[in-house]
Parts: sequence; C-alpha cells; structure tokens
Amino acid sequence: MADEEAAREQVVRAADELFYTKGVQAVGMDAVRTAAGVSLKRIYSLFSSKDELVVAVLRHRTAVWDDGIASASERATTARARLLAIFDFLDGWFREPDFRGCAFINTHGELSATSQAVADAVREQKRTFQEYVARLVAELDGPPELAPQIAILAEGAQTTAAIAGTPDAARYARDAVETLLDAKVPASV
Amino acid sequence: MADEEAAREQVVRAADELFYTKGVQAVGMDAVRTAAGVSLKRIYSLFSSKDELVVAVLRHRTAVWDDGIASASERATTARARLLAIFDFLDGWFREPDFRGCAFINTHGELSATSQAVADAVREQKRTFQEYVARLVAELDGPPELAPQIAILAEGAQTTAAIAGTPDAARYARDAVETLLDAKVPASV
DNA sequence: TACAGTAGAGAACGAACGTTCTCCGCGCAA
DNA sequence: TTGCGCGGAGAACGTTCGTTCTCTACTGTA
Repeated sequence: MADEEAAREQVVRAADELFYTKGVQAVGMDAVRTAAGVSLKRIYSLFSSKDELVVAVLRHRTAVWDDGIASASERATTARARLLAIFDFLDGWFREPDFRGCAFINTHGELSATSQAVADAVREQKRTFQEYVARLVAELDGPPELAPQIAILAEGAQTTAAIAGTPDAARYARDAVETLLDAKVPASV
Repeated sequence: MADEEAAREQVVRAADELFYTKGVQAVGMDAVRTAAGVSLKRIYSLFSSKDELVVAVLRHRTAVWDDGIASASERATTARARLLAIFDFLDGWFREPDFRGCAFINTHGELSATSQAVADAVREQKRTFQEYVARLVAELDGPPELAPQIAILAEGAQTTAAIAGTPDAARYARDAVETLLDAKVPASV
C-alpha cells in the first residue's frame, strides 16, 4: 500500500460500493477502513474529511458512468442510435441485482442540504450528461428543447426503476424518446 | 396538548418540515421535540420509533401531494388538460423558495436500504400517482404505455429541478407530454 | 549493533444520536 | 387537607459517529 494513487483508488472503490449499497450516512469510516484495508490515519491523509471522500466517490462514479455510456454507444452509427443507446444502457443497468438507483440522485437527496461540495459534484455530473445529449440532438438538427426532455426521461427512468424495483422504466422511456424524435426530428434516419 | 390527534399532527408537521429541509438523518428527535413543542416521552407514545414517524410523515406528504394535484386539475375540464395540469402544478412547486426536490425520492435515496417500511411507503405513493395518470390516459383512449411515460417525465422533472436548482424542467416535461399526446392520442381535443 | 525517523494499526476522544427513565407538579377522590 | 395517580419535561443511557492520538514495528544509516 505504498503507492499513494493505488491507496486512493482502493479507498474510493470500497467507499463507493458501501455508500451505494447502504447510503452514505449509514456507513462509518470504520467500515470503509475495514473494506479498503487501509488504516484510518492513511485515509485521513488522503482525504481531509468524509465529505471530501464522498466527492471523490462521486467523481469516480462519473467516470464509470461516462465509460458505460461511451461503450453502449460504441456500436451505434448515428446520433439517433446513440441517443437510444443511453436507454439500452439503462435497461441493462436496471437489471443488475444490486441496482439501487442513481448514486448521484441518492446522494443528492441525502446530503445536498448539508454539503455544498456534494451538491456541486452532483449538479456537475448532470450538467455534463445534459451537454452530451444536447450534442447528439444538435447533430440531428433537432430543436434544442428536445435535449432536456430526453435527459428528463433518463432521470425519471432511473428514479422510477429504483423505487419500483423493476427495469420496465428503461423501455418506456426509450419508447417515449423514439416518439419525441419522430415528432421533432422529421428528417432523422 | 391533551388531544392525541392534535399532538400527532403537531409532531408530523414539524418533522415533515425539518426532514424535508435538512434530510431525515440530519435531524435528531430532540430537534423534532423542540419544533413540535411536544415532549419526547409523548412523541414515543405516539410513534414507536423514528422510523415509524418517518412513515407517518410520508403519509402526510402523500395527502398534501394529492391535494395539490387535485386542486391543480380543478379548473381543467378534459383528461388531457388534467394531465397537463400536473406539470403546471410542478412548475409552481419548483418555484417555491424552499423547494428541495421530491420528499419521497429524497427519503427513498436516504433510507430505502435501511428501512423496508420507508421503501414501501414511497413505492406506494408512486404507484398511486401512476394509477392516477393511467386513469386519465384511459379516459383519452390513449395506449396504456403512455401512462408510465408521462409518470417518468414527472419524476424526472422533479429530480432535475431539484439538482439543477431551476424550475425549467417542468416546462420541458410538459412540452414533451404534449408531444406524446399529440402523437399517441390523435383524437384528443 | 544502535539509533533516528516514518508510517501503520487501532485505541481513544468528544459529540450527537435514538431511546428510556426519573423526577416533579398538577388534578381529583375522600 | 391529604394521599394518589397520571403525564410532561428533559436528564441520562448506551451506542455510534467522525476524527485524532498514541504506541509499535520497521527501514535505512553509521
């Protein structure tokens, strides 16, 4: 555990899994220590507080999410297919047995009132996603307001799937996106 | 404070405001006691645990939500108008200065992993809302899959507005609903 | 071999939590 | 007036939290 970067990743990975499964406030730093196999002193030399660790975990989640979206849209050749691939990605995710909703939404609900840094990290991730959607909509020459509508469907699908405990929302949202695209992007392939 | 029902309501009201503003786990029972003006002993004679109080608060929120939806759709004469009225209601809500997202979604993200009762209460409320939407869609002779799509837009609008801190999502979602209705309910007025 | 310096492990700290307990004061029967 | 029972207030309990501190063991140098 000599390498600082390796220790950071070890801690973030362990904290990510614990926070996502049980919620941030339900997990003590002792549990993170045990799961990561890194001493508390070391953890606090890497992250100045639990809050900072939460932000680091959110940034890690952002990278995982971006990778997932990217690899899901890899096979898609058109912007329209890449938009729909988002919802295929969600469908697969919702079916994973340990799916428990969007970590950003959950953490926001739990901590945004207490921690500005957490609220900012969540907002930043959502903004990045919206920009990604907006870029694809622009490629299709679709109207700009279509992008937030698709993003809202993605957000709603995540919360709905988490609360209902079923993956159906992905398909419903995907169908709605197709309807919106058909209606607002007439020239789409 | 003799009347039991009055004391219950006093406690639930105070807890609701505190939980919604700061999150459930960030609020201690002492703070509820102070805000409600009801002794801890009394609170614990009315609710056997904090968990049960949380469930009571969620039920109270359900009633408030139902009232809001009902009064928003009062002026609407058609099922289509009542569906759109949901998003006008959301728009007004998002503009309130102390709007902090959907209490059900927030509480679910915070506690569903720890408390089955809380998870059930949240799921129940969402199910009721989806049934309300489904009834309106059926009135329009729209396809059944339109209902969950509209519900997903409502959920997504709430989380997006909460995280972004702007009320725009209500209008975007409303426009999307109109597009979906136009595409899928051709005979609508 | 002896010693200085560093880093890890986890005990310890003060605060705050959910919950329970003890005390006090009031209303009422005799 | 006296004794009794009930309910409210909030002190107190055991636990757990985030964070810090202390002690130990090991490394590299002379």
